[in-house]
Amino acid sequence: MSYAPDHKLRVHLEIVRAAARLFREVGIQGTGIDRLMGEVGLTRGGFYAHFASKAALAEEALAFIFAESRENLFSKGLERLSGAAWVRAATRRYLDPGHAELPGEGCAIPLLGAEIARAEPSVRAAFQGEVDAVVALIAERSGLTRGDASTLLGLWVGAVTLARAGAEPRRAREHLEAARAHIETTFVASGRSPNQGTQDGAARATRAADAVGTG
Amino acid sequence: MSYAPDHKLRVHLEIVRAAARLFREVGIQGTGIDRLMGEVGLTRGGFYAHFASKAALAEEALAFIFAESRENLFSKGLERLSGAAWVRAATRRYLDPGHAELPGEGCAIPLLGAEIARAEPSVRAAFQGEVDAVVALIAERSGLTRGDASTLLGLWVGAVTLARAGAEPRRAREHLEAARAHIETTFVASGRSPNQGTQDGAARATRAADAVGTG
DNA sequence: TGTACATCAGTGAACGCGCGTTCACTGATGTAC
DNA sequence: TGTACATCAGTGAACGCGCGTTCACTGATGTAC
Repeated sequence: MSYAPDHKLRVHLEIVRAAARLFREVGIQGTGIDRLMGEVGLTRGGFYAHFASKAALAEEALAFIFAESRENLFSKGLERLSGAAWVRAATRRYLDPGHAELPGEGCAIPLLGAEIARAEPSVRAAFQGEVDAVVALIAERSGLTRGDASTLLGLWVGAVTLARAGAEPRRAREHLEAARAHIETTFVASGRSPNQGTQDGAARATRAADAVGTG
Repeated sequence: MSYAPDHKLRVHLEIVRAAARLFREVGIQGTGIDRLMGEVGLTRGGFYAHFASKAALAEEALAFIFAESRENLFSKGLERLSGAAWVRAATRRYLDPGHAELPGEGCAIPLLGAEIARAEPSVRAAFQGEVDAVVALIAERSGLTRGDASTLLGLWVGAVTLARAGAEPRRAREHLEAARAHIETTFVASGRSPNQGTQDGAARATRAADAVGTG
């Protein structure tokens, strides 16, 4: 079997994509190489032609998932928003019930954070780097301080974690709606930034965004 | 071997206690019956004289962990606080760096939430019940609405999840401190409750607590 | 007081299974001659 | 144009291991007689 020049690359990406979904659905520990390779129509032995180990795959899959999340949060209709208008739109997207209900496509932090905190150092380092990058991007786009950006991300992560705690969709929506309302009140609608009372970039940005309709 | 009348009960509790620690340290999936029983000085076979299955143990261990958390949040020096004074004190305790650094003794929600969301229905139901109970207790003690209580718990959970994302203690403290500052500003110090602008029980309670020193 | 027996928490070998990883091998294609 | 060979992504059996669970058994004690 000789293949098209981009064949291996395409298969490699298919494995990463399948891993990104499975890891989130059943956990990294819960995803076996056998099943993973089966999902892309191959057998277990071929895995090691693509990755040195499962941990190496985990690092690639994490990068893939975070790239997807960055797209969801900063592109796909949100690319022209900034300041509080972006905060509002990104919050609605992150706290959408569909996000909590489709773990296979969701943010890695609430789904894999705990597992990765127990994983080997290389995986943890990759994860920390991605989280730091997301906080920095949120701060940049929203005009919030790094601290407030971290709080905002934490609010998202915590609300989705609580929403997934049970089987009752109504309870889930209550958690998500409560966080959304809180963020609208403290990060979006108030005349000042919630923290310190001296950082009002977000609020200013909000008013500007509301005025022009895009941020 | 015939034993003291409370012997089996004591061993049972020892197993639950060890499981509560191990589950949080290495995950439920990551905790083997063999190792667990070894930690209490017994062998694997004896496990099934105490529990019908690992899932049954998980339910008991969850109850144990949440009981411990309720103690940490509502007793152990906080029993006489209520309203915003309690919010401030409980927040400082939950967001203490030591909490993030000692997973074996921490809150179950950030550590086991994702794993339990993938577990069997009986375990998920037990978890949801515990989370609902915590939200209700927070609302009762703080004077916040159920929604704001959920938001507060979500903030705690999210901040600790982010704090555990990396290996750098300084980063961890930044996440925790940011959330703490946000909560102090929005849930504790403001003259009104953050949400809706009509629920100001917490703020009133704060001032009362500050006046008498205990809440 | 002494003996036989019931109790039952705990033992440890064994069950079938899936794990991550290794490795000798396959076989369709592109290239060399 | 036809044949021999190199390539290499993928195969699948096998490695040692740990998993959750079962079960025939142990053996120190309390009880019955």
